[in-house]
Amino acid sequence: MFVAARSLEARAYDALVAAGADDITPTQARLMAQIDQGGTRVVTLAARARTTKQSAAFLVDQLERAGYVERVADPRDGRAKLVRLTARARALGDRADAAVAEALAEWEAHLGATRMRQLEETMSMLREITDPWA
Amino acid sequence: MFVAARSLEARAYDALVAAGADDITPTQARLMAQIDQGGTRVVTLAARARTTKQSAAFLVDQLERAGYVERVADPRDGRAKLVRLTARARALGDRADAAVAEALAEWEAHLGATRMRQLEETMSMLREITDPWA
DNA sequence: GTGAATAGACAGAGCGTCTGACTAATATGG
DNA sequence: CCATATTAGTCAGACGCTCTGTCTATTCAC
Repeated sequence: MFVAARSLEARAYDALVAAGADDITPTQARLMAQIDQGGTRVVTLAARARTTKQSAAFLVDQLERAGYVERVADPRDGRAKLVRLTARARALGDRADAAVAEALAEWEAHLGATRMRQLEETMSMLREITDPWA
Repeated sequence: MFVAARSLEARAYDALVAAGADDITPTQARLMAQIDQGGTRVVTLAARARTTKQSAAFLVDQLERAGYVERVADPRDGRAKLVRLTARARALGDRADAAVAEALAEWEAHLGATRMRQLEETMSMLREITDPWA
């Protein structure tokens, strides 16, 4: 399970590097994947990544400097800023999603459609008892 | 899948901390899990953990200082040393295994015996195409 | 036996994470 | 309405982990 999960993550990351984002680290990519359409606060990113706001802010600093995210003031809270993906980063996200879809297609070819569907169901069930913030 | 794998790892690590090994980091524990009965060379540990020998040696240094492993000369190769678990570390390994078994029992209670068996089979199949060093 | 490969150690650097303390803005209770 | 508590974010310092590069000692192969 570790092997398979890690393999999937590697496929996504390799797609980013292949797309020219060789100045991005796996940790930064993982954080970017947590940013939703419209922007997300640093503290929310930290919670989703199960880390401290300091760590998240540090990574956001780097991503901002590299041009993958931007900080804009939150109109509904004067203290907060929203971290938003730039157009360049959104294009990268599409690349990563495509790489994951490709890998999953290979899984299905190896496992068969029935077993693949069971796998998705089972993982969904497991999430009910293993997701620490569900 | 990430969530479930991470949950399993956390259960094992929490068991170590609960057993009093609060001076051990997750990274160190992960490396220790790669040491077989009779001892393993640093370069082998590095290969299994997919890292450099320098990183592995660094972690072994710390584990040795904390009394979890010891280095003994390899009788079959004068250049090499074998990293071996101490009795204390082996006892910890048993605790971790028990914690994982307990978690898997919970999974089976949630999924049912049939689906749990299928999960094990599927993960075994996935390893065939995702394990980078099989 | 000479050269290539291997096991390990040392030095230096960078990344990522943490704790703790701080400012500014918002929410709450009297 | 104001005092207090809470929350968003930043700054400073430290540690943990990993990497590249270089070195010595030993073994293997021809």
